Amino acid sequence: MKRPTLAVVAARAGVSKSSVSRVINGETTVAPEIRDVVMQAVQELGYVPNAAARNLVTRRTDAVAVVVSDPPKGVVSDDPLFSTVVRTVSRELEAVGRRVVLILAESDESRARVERYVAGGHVDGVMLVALHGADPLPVALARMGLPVASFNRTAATDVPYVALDNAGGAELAVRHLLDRGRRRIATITGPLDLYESRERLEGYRAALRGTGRRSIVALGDFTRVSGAEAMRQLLEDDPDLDAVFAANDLMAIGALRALHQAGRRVPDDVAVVGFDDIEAAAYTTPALTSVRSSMADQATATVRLLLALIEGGPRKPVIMPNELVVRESS
Amino acid sequence: MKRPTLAVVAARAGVSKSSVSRVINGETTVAPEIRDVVMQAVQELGYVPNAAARNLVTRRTDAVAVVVSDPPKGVVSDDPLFSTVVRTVSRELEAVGRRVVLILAESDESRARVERYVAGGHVDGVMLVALHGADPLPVALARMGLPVASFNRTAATDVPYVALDNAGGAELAVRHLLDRGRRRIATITGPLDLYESRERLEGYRAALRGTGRRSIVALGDFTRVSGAEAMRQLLEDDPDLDAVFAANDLMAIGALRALHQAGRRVPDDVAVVGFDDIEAAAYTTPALTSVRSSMADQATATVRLLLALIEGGPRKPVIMPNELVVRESS
DNA sequence: CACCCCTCAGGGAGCGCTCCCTCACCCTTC
DNA sequence: GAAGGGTGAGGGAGCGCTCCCTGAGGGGTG
Repeated sequence: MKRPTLAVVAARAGVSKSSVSRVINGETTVAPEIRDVVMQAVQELGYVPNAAARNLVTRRTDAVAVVVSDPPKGVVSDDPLFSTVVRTVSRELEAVGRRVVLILAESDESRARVERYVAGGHVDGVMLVALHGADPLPVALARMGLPVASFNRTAATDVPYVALDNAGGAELAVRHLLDRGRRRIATITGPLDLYESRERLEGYRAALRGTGRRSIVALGDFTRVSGAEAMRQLLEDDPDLDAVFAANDLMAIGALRALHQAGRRVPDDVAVVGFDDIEAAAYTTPALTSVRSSMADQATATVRLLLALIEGGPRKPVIMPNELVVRESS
Repeated sequence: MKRPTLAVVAARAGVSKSSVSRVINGETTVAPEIRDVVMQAVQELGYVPNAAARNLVTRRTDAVAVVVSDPPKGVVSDDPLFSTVVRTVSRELEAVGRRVVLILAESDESRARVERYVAGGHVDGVMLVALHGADPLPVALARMGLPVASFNRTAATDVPYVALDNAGGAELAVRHLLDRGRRRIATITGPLDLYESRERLEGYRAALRGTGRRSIVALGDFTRVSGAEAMRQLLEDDPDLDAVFAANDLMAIGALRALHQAGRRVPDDVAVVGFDDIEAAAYTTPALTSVRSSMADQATATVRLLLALIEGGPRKPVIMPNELVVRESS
């Protein structure tokens, strides 16, 4: 049960601890015969270096904290974003030999815990997924001196981030609806304390500007339920609308359901376009047209950014491009 | 930048390192006035214990590895299961002050890395989510002597696990279809190298047994795509079928889509029942009837099991109950 | 009043590793 | 042949913490 230590391996191999350490860490200034005899001792004893002891002296952990900061029923927590981001990040870090410590910061208490944890030197860097604009965590973490990269724009302007071209993507969607000859185009926004939501709304407005069409806005909160509700509201307020741009796919899915229940045909009566192009978008009835933003690419870019920061790289934001995926709903 | 150490705090407070350590660790054998003066020094210096140093001597890490072992396009990786499990587990462990080290083991190489990692003493225990029956990881981890709990049944019979009553749930679903007067009830199975799949198929057969109805089986692999494909196959082979029990919701969603494309009305022409009751089940058109298995409860139970094992508890499997959630599709 | 016991603070070894420094040895070079 | 330089192994301090052990002091008991 008791694991062998460096000293045991050294004794077995008949060399010094230093030499074993060199071999273990792949240093090149070791004679081949020493290397071989050490390797064999390592094999025979099933030696695995003790992580804590190594961390203690090197001050590095090869671990990265991925902090998902969001209330329990918040935006990030929703399936597609969460699992795509977490999975991609995990894969990407695994590839460079780093571990992922996943932390859900869903309350002020757990946010405080995160700060203490990070201060405790458990990790070499932090990747932050905090969609809520007013989240205090980015600012707090930025102050700690540890490398921090954010999956999206935050209120902490000194935290390097990766962001989508949200306005551009929304414009793409609305222009597409205009091209299809739609005349009364509404939008369902996300919560307006999020940059994403504001920028997507801005893009919607920009596309409509100069076309003589007025904007019709309903507020959602990025959940399916809110999408359905906003859609019902819109139909009530403006029964003649013939297109909707939802600021994310989940709300678009909710909207599709509300339209179905209201007896409107999609896309014949009302065209629907979403944003994010989550996997489920291809499986709605009818299949959903959406702005493809590739969260996976965004997540990958964030990991790269963080790794670069850990290596002492520059603190430059990254903006990701979008494209429109046209399916049956428009 | 340099963080203060125990010794610095002790010097500041004018007491010994031992006393500071006792205060930090909440031992009760400390005089109140010493406690206060230490607390104040801790506050003033912003002291946070060094994790590596503590781990080194205590041999505990307060961290748990959550290993998701599955090929990249495998079962577990799909959104609902992955995010529900990971999120629930993370919350549950957070609540008891333990950290989650998330590891995706998607290849043999990364599985080997997991073993080395666990051997390195980074974690106090391992929670395993490995749906593939032939996965070698459970066996390997079980050998290491560290507490291991599995989210589901595995080939390693000595690994304590939490499992659903799969057969019972499937029976529930099929009996419900029989009650609705359906006569030709097909099933779409999951991959048959999974216990889940085999047990659900067994339940389907058990429910049909003695009713004079024959079983109609198509193979799927728990993905949406496979569900759609299997459904098309079934319609071709047996155009008169009037009900389908899909072994999970994702395949049920795929089946709904295939039925829609084939011009069959649900539930009028064909009733559909899924398994798992994922969130998306309520948002299909028509909304999906499903066996509610509560992955969240299952995940929670697994965490509890693991924590109990770490405390030296007994290695007893846990079986979770199911219920049927009837919606529009049946 | 002497003795013992109990409580609680301090001293210091030691966890397993890395990395700096020293030193032995060999090859050049004049 | 002696001096200088370079290569690579070994010795050992020290990372920051916990925890065992010692011993001081106070209170209780016969």
